[in-house]
Amino acid sequence: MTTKPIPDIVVGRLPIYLRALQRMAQEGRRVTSSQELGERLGISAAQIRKDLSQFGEFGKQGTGYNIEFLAQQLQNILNVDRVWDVAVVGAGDIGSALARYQGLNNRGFRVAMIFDSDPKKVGTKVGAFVVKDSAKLVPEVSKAGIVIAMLAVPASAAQTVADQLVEAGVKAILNYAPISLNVPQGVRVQYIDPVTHLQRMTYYLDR
Amino acid sequence: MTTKPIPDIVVGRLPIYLRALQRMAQEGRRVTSSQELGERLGISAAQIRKDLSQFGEFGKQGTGYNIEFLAQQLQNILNVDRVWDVAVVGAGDIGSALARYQGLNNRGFRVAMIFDSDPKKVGTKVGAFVVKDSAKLVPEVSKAGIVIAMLAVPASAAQTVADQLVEAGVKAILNYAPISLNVPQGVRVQYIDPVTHLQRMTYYLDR
DNA sequence: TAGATTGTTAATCGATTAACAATC
DNA sequence: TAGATTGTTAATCGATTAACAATC
Repeated sequence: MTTKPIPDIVVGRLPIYLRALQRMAQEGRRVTSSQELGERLGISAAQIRKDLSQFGEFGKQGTGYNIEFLAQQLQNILNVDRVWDVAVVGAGDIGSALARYQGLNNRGFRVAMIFDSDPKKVGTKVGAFVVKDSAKLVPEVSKAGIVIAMLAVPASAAQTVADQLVEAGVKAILNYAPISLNVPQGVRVQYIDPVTHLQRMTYYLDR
Repeated sequence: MTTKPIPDIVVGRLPIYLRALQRMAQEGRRVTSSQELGERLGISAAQIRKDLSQFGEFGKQGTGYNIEFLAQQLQNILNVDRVWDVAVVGAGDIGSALARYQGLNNRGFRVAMIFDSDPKKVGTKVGAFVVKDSAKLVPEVSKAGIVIAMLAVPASAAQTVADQLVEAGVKAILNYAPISLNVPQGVRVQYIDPVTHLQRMTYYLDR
């Protein structure tokens, strides 16, 4: 018997739902509805119900969803009911900001180490971390059993570093370098390039 | 007569094509094909041709696409054949990294000013900029005619600042705060939240 | 010319929405 | 109970892919 896989586009919306739910919980709210959630997020109520129904039945007719319960369920589904260690590669402005970023807290992630190849940076402190030498990346990351990395090196170095991360056993890369990476099957990459986002908006701007 | 609008999902791929073309140009390449481009990007050749054909005929049968020409055309389409001034709001780690980020250069954008509400930060330097007081955001941004902003303030302040940006005439917001924003019709928002990207990947990770 | 690759059409595939019975 | 809202099905809508004539 084959279970049909969940569409990745659905998976991609779950973190958005979770984020909104956690915010609502913080606001002291106890229940919500697909309609209210949809209005906050600009997503149709039907879509939210459909998405959630892929994973189970989390609501009550007439009442809606218990916020804390649904958030808990989403954390389970997304495997963030634990804390993942993350390696940051590149200790420039972006890498340093990531190493200090408090926004990872309570959301399933923690920076565990940061690397740079520049001898002037190796050994210096960035936030709570001492910058390690990129030359040691493969052994250090494998030894720590780290499977998630944030890549914040120049585009020219990104593919080489990505190859090393893969060699070290990393399965998920969040890439801040403005370049598409080639990785083997089984390794996931997500891209963050502010410029592509900006250009997507300037298309609609006049002048 | 009504021309049917280009799907936003197509618009969203154009910056990726442009980025790859500019990289190829930098590598000294002169022509490419939908197939080669697709292999680099993990997108089907048919899709690339279909996307481009929405805007015109840019290739030659048997030969492919002239890289420099196609890049130029995409810059025109995306309105980045000019330089847009961008306002950064928030001078914490992320805002500071953005203000110093060199990756905007030659891609259609330039940071023009940075704001923060913390009196300890106002007046200090971040990269080439003196941090301005957020209290002056609306008049300063309107006066400068700035229509694009990058938002890097805490989630708790993000909606208020977004409202001010809208009031100041901003039409495109790149939001780094982990919260969904409500903005009026005609204003675009793009989101960058590393955690949502990471969670989208941990769904597929075991353990 | 022969080979390659575009631009486009039609077919397929997948995602979203509308609607409503079930039920809290 | 009456009202509200879920979970789900079927219908619609939109996006992707396959295929190929046109042509460089």
